[in-house]
Parts: sequence; C-alpha cells; structure tokens
Amino acid sequence: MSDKKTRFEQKMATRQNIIDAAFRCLDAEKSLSAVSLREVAREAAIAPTSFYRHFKDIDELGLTLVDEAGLALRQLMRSARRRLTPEASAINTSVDTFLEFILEHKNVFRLLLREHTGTSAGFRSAVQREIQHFTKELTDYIVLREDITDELAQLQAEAMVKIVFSAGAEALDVQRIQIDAIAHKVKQQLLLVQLGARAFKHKLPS
Amino acid sequence: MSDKKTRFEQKMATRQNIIDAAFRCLDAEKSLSAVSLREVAREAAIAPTSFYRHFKDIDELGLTLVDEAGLALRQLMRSARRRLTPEASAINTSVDTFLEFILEHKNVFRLLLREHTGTSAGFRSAVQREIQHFTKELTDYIVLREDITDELAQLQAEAMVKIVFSAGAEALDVQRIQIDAIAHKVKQQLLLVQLGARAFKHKLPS
DNA sequence: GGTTTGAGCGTACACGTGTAAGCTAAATGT
DNA sequence: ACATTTAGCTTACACGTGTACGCTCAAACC
Repeated sequence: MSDKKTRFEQKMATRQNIIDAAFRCLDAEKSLSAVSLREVAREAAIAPTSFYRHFKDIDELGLTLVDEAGLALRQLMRSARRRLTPEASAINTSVDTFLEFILEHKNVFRLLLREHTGTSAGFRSAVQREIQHFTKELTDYIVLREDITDELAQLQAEAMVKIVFSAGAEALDVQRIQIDAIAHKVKQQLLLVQLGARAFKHKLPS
Repeated sequence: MSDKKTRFEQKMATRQNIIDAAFRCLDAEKSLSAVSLREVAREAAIAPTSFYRHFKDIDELGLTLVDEAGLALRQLMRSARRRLTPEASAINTSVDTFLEFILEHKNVFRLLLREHTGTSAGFRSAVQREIQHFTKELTDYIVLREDITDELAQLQAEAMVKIVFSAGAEALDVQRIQIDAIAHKVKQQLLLVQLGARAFKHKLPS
C-alpha cells in the first residue's frame, strides 16, 4: 500500500477531520450554533479560512453532522434488531441498545436533541426527518409483529419514540448509577403504550 | 391616585420591563443564550450597564424567565381544571387548553422547550423542576380520578407529559391549519397511555 | 515539461460582545 | 437641612467573531 494520497483523498480526509473536530467541540455546555468556525478550525488544526474549502457555512457543516447522527441511529436500529432473541422482549432489547448508544455517543445524541428544538429551522426539520425515519422503521416493525392497523401502529410508534427520546434526554444529565432506574421506567412506559394500543384495537376497531 | 412612584416601585417596574423585553427578544431563531445583555438592554431602553442594577448575569435573568414561564404553566393547569365539564373528557380539555396556551405564548413555551435541552445545566434543571411540578399535579389528578397505585399514576403522568410536550414542540413549527391534526393525534396517544395504564393495573397488580 | 487548479495559510478589518470606572441627579434617611 | 444611597448613564477597553484578499506550492492535466 502506498501512503501517497491523491488530492481528492486528502481533501476527503480533511473534510472528515473537520466533521470529527466539530463533534469534539460539542459538549454538555456547547451547542452547535455556539460553536464558531474558528473553534472548529482550531480543533481540526487548519486555518479558519480553509474551512470554506469544504463547507459554505457552519450551517452546512451542521446539516452534515445531523445526517451523520441520523445515520448512526439507523445503524443502531439495525444492531438492536440483530440482538433480538426470543427470550428478551423487543422493548427491553431496544431500550437497552438505545441507552447504551446514548451513553457511548453523548455528543451525537445531544446534537439531535438540541437541534430538534434549536434556533435553526433548517436544523429542526433535518432532525425531524431523522426522527421520522426512526419512527417509520418502528412502525413497520410493529405492523409486522402485532395484528394492528397501520394508523394505530404509527400512533403507537410515535408515542414510543417520544418517550424514548425524552428518556434519552434524561439519561444525558444523570449519573451512571441512575441509568438502570431510567431504563426500567421507560420500559414500563413503553409497555403502557403497547398495552394501550392492544386495548385500543379491541375497543375501537374503526 | 398619584403618579409619583417610590424608588422601589420604579425599580420593580424597570425590572419587569427588562423581563418583558427579554421575552420579546426570544423568537424562533433566537435562544436565551444567544440573547446578549446589550440586546435586552436596547429592547428595554436602558443602558447596557444599567442591567447589572437588576440582575447579576444574563443567567440570573434566564432563571427568572424560566420561573415565570413555569408559573404561567401552572396557572394554565388551573384554568384547564376550571374548564372541566362532565361532557368533555379531561384529555380533550387539557390538550386543547395546552395547545391554545402554546400558540398564544409561543415564546414562553419555546423558552422551556429549548432550555430543557439547552447548554446551561442550571437552566436544564430549572426547567426540569417546572416539568416535575407539572407532572406532579397531573399525577395527583390521576390518582384522584382512577383507582390506581401512586407509582402507576406517576408512570402514566410522566409518559403523558412527555407526549404532550413533544406535541407542543411540533405545534410551534406548523401552520395553524395543521394544529387540529396534531391535537387529534396527541389526544389519541394520551388515550393509548390511559388505556394502557388500566390494562397494566389488571395485568400486574403488584 | 509547462500550465492550470485548488487546498491551505497569513494578514487584516469591521463589528458586537461583556464589563470596568466614574459621573449625574433624584429619592431616601436622619 | 444636609448627607447618603442608588438607578441609570457615558465612555472606554480588550477580546472573539466572520470573512475578504492575496499568497504559496504541490497535485492534476494536456
């Protein structure tokens, strides 16, 4: 293998370098919109002005970050489904996987959470799209598993996603020792929704 | 009545003026942490440095705003309960009241929503406290109405609050015409949770 | 092999920021 | 009545920001 890199490869490497640097810049006290171009550049070890060779804006970088975060979430879903075994309930496995991911990639989840309610309409709708993907996949899964109308499944999936994301937000601000309690709580709440959907089906088969 | 104001009254008036100005500074594109002291001062028509006569920090002002917003929410709850009639379900009335409030005071709700996932740990826990009050009152109401254990009621209340707040976030970014659809959806989701809790009770009376 | 391209750098500028220092003048205390 | 307090102002400073401009120099092209 040669360590000679084509110019294109080099550029892509720098680009990824910037993206990683941006993720490193995010933490509990710093939102994406509060991160300055110069800060990212400093972290990526490039000149501030070189940033513009890769992104038009900080905003364009931000959208890229949201996309990457959404992608990571979708990969997570896949891994959760891979982990599914007959003896563990889907809810248990999914919640465990989700919380594990959050704690392992706090900055990624924080980004989604924050920009979901953030100041940029562009970011907000980008995150909304990612959440819709997330919800869609859950809806499909529910339709597959439960004998349920598509509409009810979507209702259930949306409620579940809202609950899980809220729990994720809680998990970010809490000691590791309290995570189990949160996990237990959210599992029960999801169970509530699941039971509710089944009851709903029998009650109003309309 | 005299239009002569005592110094203390004048100071309090200015203080309230600053608070109102701060709320006016917030909008869909501007978070609390992005609002500068100078900006608030400009809006309140005082000199930037005069700000310090009333608040130590922008942060101290922020906490005050969160408190005021929480207070408004609690008042909202009261008004919702006042509106309760036998023919309309509690869920319907509550959701309608809540959404009405949000649309009427977008900046207030946005503040809570944003700082809930914001960059200041102080703000986050302040909002968390307000949400807990909110949840607590709902829990009490549920315990009163349903024959249910305290623990289950709390589980149910928390799930409901999460769903309602998420729906509120959605409502902020949507045309007036789509509000009814959101209202309908969230009501059904709350019904899901309610039915689930009842089923849960019968299933696991532990 | 000579020309063109483009990634990255250094300098420079105008702007908004938080806040320190010290003033004015009016309301209060005695 | 005079002295004290204090809300609010003006001025001033150092700092971080986004970005425009022009340079270098190695890779890509023909």
